[in-house]
Amino acid sequence: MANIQQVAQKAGVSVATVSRVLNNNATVSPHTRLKVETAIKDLNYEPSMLGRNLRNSESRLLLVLLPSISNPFYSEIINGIQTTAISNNYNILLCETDSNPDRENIYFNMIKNKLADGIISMDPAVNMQKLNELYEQYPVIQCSEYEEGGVIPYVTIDNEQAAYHAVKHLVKLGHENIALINSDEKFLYARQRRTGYERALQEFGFPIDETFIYHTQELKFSDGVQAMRKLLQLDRRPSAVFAVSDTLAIGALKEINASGLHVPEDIALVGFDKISFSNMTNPTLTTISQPMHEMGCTAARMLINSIHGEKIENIILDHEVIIRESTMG
Amino acid sequence: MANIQQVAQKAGVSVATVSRVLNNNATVSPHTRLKVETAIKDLNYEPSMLGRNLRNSESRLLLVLLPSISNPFYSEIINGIQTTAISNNYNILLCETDSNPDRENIYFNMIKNKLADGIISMDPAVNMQKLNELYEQYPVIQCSEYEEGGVIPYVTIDNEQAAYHAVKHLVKLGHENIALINSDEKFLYARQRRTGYERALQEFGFPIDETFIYHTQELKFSDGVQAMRKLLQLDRRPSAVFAVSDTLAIGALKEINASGLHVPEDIALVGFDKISFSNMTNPTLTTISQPMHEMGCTAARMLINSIHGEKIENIILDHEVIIRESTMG
DNA sequence: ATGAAAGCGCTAACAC
DNA sequence: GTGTTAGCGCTTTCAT
Repeated sequence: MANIQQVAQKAGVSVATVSRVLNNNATVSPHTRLKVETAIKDLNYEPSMLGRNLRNSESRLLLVLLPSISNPFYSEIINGIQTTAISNNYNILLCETDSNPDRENIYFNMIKNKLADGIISMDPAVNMQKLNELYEQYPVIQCSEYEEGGVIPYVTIDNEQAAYHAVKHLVKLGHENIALINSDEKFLYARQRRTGYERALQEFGFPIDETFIYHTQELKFSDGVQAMRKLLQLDRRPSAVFAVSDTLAIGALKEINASGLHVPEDIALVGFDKISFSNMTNPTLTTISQPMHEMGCTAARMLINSIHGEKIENIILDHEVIIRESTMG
Repeated sequence: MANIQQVAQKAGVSVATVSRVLNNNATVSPHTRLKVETAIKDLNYEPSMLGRNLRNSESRLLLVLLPSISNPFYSEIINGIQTTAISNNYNILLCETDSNPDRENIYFNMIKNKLADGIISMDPAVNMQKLNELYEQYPVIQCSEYEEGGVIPYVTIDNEQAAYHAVKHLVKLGHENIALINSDEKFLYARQRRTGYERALQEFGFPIDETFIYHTQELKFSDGVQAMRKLLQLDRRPSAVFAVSDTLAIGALKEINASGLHVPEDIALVGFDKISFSNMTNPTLTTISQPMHEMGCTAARMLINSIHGEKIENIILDHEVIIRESTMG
């Protein structure tokens, strides 16, 4: 692959002039510009990002930290990030951490190594101390997950309000015994969604029954199955279940079916996230939709602005209750 | 962030010595090494990959081209690629093309720009002419998808044999009217799986009925629903269906349920890929499993070897029939 | 409008 | 065992 030197030689100009042409610098005569452009075509020249980046000390690469790409929740967010990134001449580097601190370190180092210009973290299990440390020197945005009272700018939804709406929807349908399948409350969103659940119950004068609240370790299908199994063993069976993730809800659905009961006739079911598969189950799943694409776009925009040195404000996006078969009697 | 110069100054040595320490070059005295290491720690120094890469003209970044990350089929492959990449000190850049030629171009240019050292393509819709062109100058591997009679090395499974096994499994269960939900036969794997389907039927003396073969445009859930709807309208209804992807099979399952029929009692169902959701449906889905993780590892190993200038051979991996509820009477 | 030259951070060839 | 220095490909003053 040719370099700028060869192009300059072929065009009979200096490398500076070639660089000016490459960067659409105005101060090049049309005639010279043409000569250079011809040489570029002739040599099939592509500028080396490496040289350019070193000189400009930027890589135009954005890091996206996520626990696992196999979680469909992230797909749409990433799409949004990518759209915004590309239209601003950035590219994204997807970093699966598997919540493994070693991997996390590799990616944090890429920022320090100037191999990436900034980072969007979506990992709930991220090492916040290290992330905060990074934030002191480099652009960092949190997307969906964030630290309460922290300093790193974030974009998210109002998790408490979303859970409140989900439970209110069930109450309006006449349910009084509403169970909650929550994830580990070490996660902020889990605490917030629980608060929303409780607020809805209290508002309608229902007691909060601790036996109706089940905590899973992870958000996997099998966790949902297990949670539902426990709930079905209760003396007083819930007539409705709110699971804080669609994958958990789908596990619960499986277990309800396996026990010979039916959704929504015997038990109504609400999930969270509107993953694509939530529309493929039988019955289809009522769920809370987050504006995932918009969230991704917003996160990318915030990060790019931050790279450009602007001051960034937190952003809370709207959610929506998607009513489908699992709550339609 | 400090640079190598400052470290050298602080340690009272030359930049060359610092570089030697960084690269574990043997010819440094323990005493000097200690001084340098102390300086590195004191200054919180991290070497700039940009400088290093420019000098070595390598980026240690591998590009992975895929149509869409929301397709769960790719998740495990990517995991495999990443595992192998990281253990060889490479990182991967996930590139979603959405089968959009413009995006493809961006990533191809990254290779030419020395921003990445090689590329693994998993995109069935990739522009083969451009990929072949790239292959003339840069390391390229195809994973899962490949060009028949092409020159680019690939790792894949024997799609024909896999389809043959799927259909044979149905025949052994006593099915005679077996339908095929195939994707567009512009894709090589679709043609190969059809051949396998036909070979199995022929081997057992069943005729090939064109009305039993449905082609979908894409591999989406809705395509499966639509395909099954058509098949259910036939005068002679199939007693078993082989869909060339789990997502299609899940769509078919939904439609079968919607029509009041049951799987596997009325219609047996086999999918392809063993995506994680195939175990979450009701009933669970019999499917063909590809060794996705291994395929990813293999692809990465092939690419890295290719970058090191080795000659690469094509590799065919084994598949497996996973028998689950959708074919268990 | 264009060229010469410095320098981004690093490695490696060569000298001592 | 360690230092000096050229140079990877590019952008950007500073001259002219």
